[in-house]
Amino acid sequence: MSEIKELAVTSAAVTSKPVRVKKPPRAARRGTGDTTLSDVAKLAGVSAITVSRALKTPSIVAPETLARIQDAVSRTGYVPNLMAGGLASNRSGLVAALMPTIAGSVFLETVQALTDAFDDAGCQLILGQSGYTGFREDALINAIVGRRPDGIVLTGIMHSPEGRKRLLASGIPVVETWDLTPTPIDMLVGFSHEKVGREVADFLYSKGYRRPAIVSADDYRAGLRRSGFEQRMHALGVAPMPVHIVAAPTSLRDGREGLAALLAQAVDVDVVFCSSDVLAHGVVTEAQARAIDVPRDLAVMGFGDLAFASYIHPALTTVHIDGRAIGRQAAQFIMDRIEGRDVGERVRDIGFSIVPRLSA
Amino acid sequence: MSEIKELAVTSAAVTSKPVRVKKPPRAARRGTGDTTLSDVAKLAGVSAITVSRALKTPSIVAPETLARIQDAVSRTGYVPNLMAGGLASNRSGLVAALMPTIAGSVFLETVQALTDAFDDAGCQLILGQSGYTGFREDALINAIVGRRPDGIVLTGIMHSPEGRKRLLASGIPVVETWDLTPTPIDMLVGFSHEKVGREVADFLYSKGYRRPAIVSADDYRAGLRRSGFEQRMHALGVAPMPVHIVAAPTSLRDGREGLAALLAQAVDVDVVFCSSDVLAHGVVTEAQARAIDVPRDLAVMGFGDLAFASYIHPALTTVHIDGRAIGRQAAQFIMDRIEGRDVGERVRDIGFSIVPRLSA
DNA sequence: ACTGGAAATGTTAGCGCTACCATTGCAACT
DNA sequence: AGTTGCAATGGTAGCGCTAACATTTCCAGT
Repeated sequence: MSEIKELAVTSAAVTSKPVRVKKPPRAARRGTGDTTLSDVAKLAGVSAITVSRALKTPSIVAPETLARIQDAVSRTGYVPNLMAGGLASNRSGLVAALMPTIAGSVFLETVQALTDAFDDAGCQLILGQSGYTGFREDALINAIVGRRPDGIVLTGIMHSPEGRKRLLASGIPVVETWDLTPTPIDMLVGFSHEKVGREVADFLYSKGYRRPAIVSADDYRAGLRRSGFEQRMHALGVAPMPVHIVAAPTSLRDGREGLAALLAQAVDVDVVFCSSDVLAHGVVTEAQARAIDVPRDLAVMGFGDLAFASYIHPALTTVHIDGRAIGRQAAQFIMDRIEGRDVGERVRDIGFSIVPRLSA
Repeated sequence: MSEIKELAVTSAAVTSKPVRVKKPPRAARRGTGDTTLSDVAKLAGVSAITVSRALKTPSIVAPETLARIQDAVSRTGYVPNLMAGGLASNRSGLVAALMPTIAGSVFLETVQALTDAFDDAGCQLILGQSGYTGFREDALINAIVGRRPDGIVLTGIMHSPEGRKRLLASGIPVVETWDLTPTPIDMLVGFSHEKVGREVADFLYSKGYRRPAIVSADDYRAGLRRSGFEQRMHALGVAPMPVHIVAAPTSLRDGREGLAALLAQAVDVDVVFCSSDVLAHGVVTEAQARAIDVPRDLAVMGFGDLAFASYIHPALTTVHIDGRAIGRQAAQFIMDRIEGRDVGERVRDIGFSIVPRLSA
């Protein structure tokens, strides 16, 4: 197509560039057309590496040189190509966050904290949603590992043995969050869901509730909370309780339908433990619509302590999880690893607290 | 970290590495230690480019060769380095989504739709949050452009002239969403916020409401809706209305406080138009806590039609925006551009619809 | 004057991949 | 036989950057 190599010769002649003739000069592969580091270098009259240093570690460049380079940068509108930089330095500046879903989730605060922390460190977050079924997970992991991120944060993800192996093999720092497993892949920030279940049982029992029911999502961690709750209640001598399971992610609607279903069974219930605040909100709403007084006729307990929990009517009694702290700690773990610092204890139990408000 | 991983590679390398001695052999720069394309190529007995083709365009590789390569890939656990690929092909496979904040936002559905659409196309989403003040925006844009994404989706972002210029100069396809501006940077999917305001005014007026009030976030688009609403109400002969402004992003709490503030002014109000469903939910909640019947004593109108809107009590009358459709169209725009297809009309008005339910 | 060394800058050689062309072999045509 | 066309594969040269050394300059210390 471009056999017009005369043009090249002409332009070369004009500029008197010593043309190295070794072979038929094949059409040069044209780049993006963007300004590059060496364009800036030429303009500033320095070498490429000096520009690189001026941008990464300005302190080691002479002030006068620095000024010339900065001028050249702003005149050309140069924006460094981070892919090239990442390839050369083996540091992508990318951190991946994988979660089941972003929509209406308790993980949002964690993601927010991650973004903030990494932004300050000049890293970008890349987002992956695996869905609750986890069947896209392996493909996702491959796509993520392919980017060679400097760290991976798994939030609320059940991983297949295959995925686990791949992550391990990649050598990338991994932080699992929102759970406490005995065998973390690498690092972990979370809390015990079973313990949450047990403590909620104790709390509600101590408040005099004896006829609990459960409305819960079908996800793994919710199941852990539920079984902790059931076991403790059983140990306390409470009869087996009705359970209504809904598909994750949960919605207000699920909560309403959950209570409706429970009531349709005509069971005698004095408190409902929900696997999320959203679900609890739904239960409260349905109760309200049926003129069932909360908490007098029916108490409701949530999980998550999302922003709205204390502002619905009546204010929701729930379990507080510090999602931002999880995010911050996860970011800290990864930053420490990147900088080669010792991370200390690789498993952090971030704990939780029961927040008594008005609904139970 | 795990330098012992190279055992496998080493055994292969032992065979016969012809050391090219030309100059004082400076210490070779060691790579990541990961398996590379040429490791796989060597194992499969083909050239690197053939492996590349086997992975990208398997149809042009002989079935038998393909099988050998796939075997080598799975034996080595090879995961292509997408940074290197991106650099070489000038296609990063990354798409950036910038938004004010991810937390509890109406944009979540849009982001979800984007992720889904791009996942199918083998692109990852990289997330940037500019905050509502927009003062980190320029730094963010630089960080994003530096990744050379194949596309940028701006959702609900007010951009500075400087940012606009940078985006334009980058040559990257840009889709602005959730608004309709007369001068888009490139492509646009949105709707008219002023028109929303006007139509809501007509709707409420036609239902007989004559004493409206507003609880609104201080963000730009909410302001547009509000002024459309006020102007139309004014044109209909309604007296100037009380307005309560809260900081974005809005919360249930803001809604409650908003109504409280309005009532504290002892003004006579028959309907409150809120700039978000969350705010509206707060207003409804506060009304409930004060035993003000909605809609009999006070009607409430939201915006967004989030998932919970039809399930709160009473069901919220609101303005429906198809966030997923916005995301899908934005993705389509970008994919079309990437593939070099004609995108047709670069501005799409996705419209909106008023959803009458029980609260107004 | 000479050495040592810190500060500033430069040179070279990749990072791991793909674009671009070239080459080979073989069936299908003139 | 000569040519064409196509399918399959390979060689080379970058993409834009930085790591690892190398070099130069200049000034303090002896």
